[in-house]
Amino acid sequence: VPRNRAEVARDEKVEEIVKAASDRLLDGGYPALSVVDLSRRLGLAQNAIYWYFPTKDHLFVAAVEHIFNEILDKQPCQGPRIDRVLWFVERLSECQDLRTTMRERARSSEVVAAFDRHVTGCLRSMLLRALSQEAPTADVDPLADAVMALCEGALLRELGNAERSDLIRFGYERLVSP
Amino acid sequence: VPRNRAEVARDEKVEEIVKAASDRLLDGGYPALSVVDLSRRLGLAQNAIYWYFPTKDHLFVAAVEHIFNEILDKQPCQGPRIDRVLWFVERLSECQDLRTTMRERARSSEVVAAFDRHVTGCLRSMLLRALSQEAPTADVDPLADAVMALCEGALLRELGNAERSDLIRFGYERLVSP
DNA sequence: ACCTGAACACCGTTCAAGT
DNA sequence: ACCTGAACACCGTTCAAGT
Repeated sequence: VPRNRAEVARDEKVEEIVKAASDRLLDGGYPALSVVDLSRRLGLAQNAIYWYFPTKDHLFVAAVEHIFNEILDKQPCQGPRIDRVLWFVERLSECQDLRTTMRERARSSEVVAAFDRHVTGCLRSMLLRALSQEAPTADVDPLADAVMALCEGALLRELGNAERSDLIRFGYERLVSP
Repeated sequence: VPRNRAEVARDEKVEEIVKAASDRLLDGGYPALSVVDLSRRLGLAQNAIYWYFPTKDHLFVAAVEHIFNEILDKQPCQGPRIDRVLWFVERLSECQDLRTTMRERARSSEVVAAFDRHVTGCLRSMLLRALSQEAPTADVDPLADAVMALCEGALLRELGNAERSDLIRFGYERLVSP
């Protein structure tokens, strides 16, 4: 006898699934996000989720979107430009683990690939805001791309906070000097 | 009746497995590297590989090592320093797909994490050679880290060859400037 | 529209058993 | 030392069936 939840709004049920999925994702990464396991946790049959999400990667994207919403909407703080860049790197580092997973999944899943491009775009324009705020620089686009590459590359290394800041300060100062 | 291959040298059998594994890896990435599938292709029982490799990730590391051997041993070409940097980026881009997989696997597997650190070290010293060749620069270490971050970050973006070269030229020239 | 039961074709890994 | 057969505990996904 199927549970009758037809009276519950679809949005609420979707959100319940997405919330649980993002919890699992934050807890143990992609391996912890199992469609079968998640269904059991929600008290559903192991295939119930497929009514709402066509593939696991669609669910994955929804969960990551849910997690990233607060991060990507943040407005850059005030202060000198180097501080705003370091603030941006902090936002980047919050995304780092999940973006590593996204990059790998994007190779086999077009949904993830598209969402990865979208996230990258959001982060890029976040950096653009941080760079051009208060002191608009001419031709800021190539600069933004270079700083973005520097920051993303720095986050790939397993560095301490101090080492990472030093690396970014070093690179940033030279990148902006005309 | 088990196939009797006790007379064959262990090294040869290991290499046969590693060769087949790296072929699968190059063909379809990590998803194509299945222990079970690989064993069948080699005409072995599905668990035979576990005699040589304790886990799938150990096999993965051996296969990637096999693939990277030629790439990491290459000596930088002659020419102006910017060309040697772009040459280095080409070597990096040859590793790129597998390094994406390695980064994801490194999160759950210490063997992969250790090998990832090793590869990063090799690449870093490859860049160091390219940077300091013919014209040794004082204090080249922080410069190398910044250029490395720039290059690795640039490779994360899905850019055309021309765009990527432009980005790296732009960043490199400013990083080395003063 | 929503959900279940049952199945399919896979995995990585373990272990006792054989030569 | 080397390999197999058989099993374990998982996966993601599909499909017919029920309400």
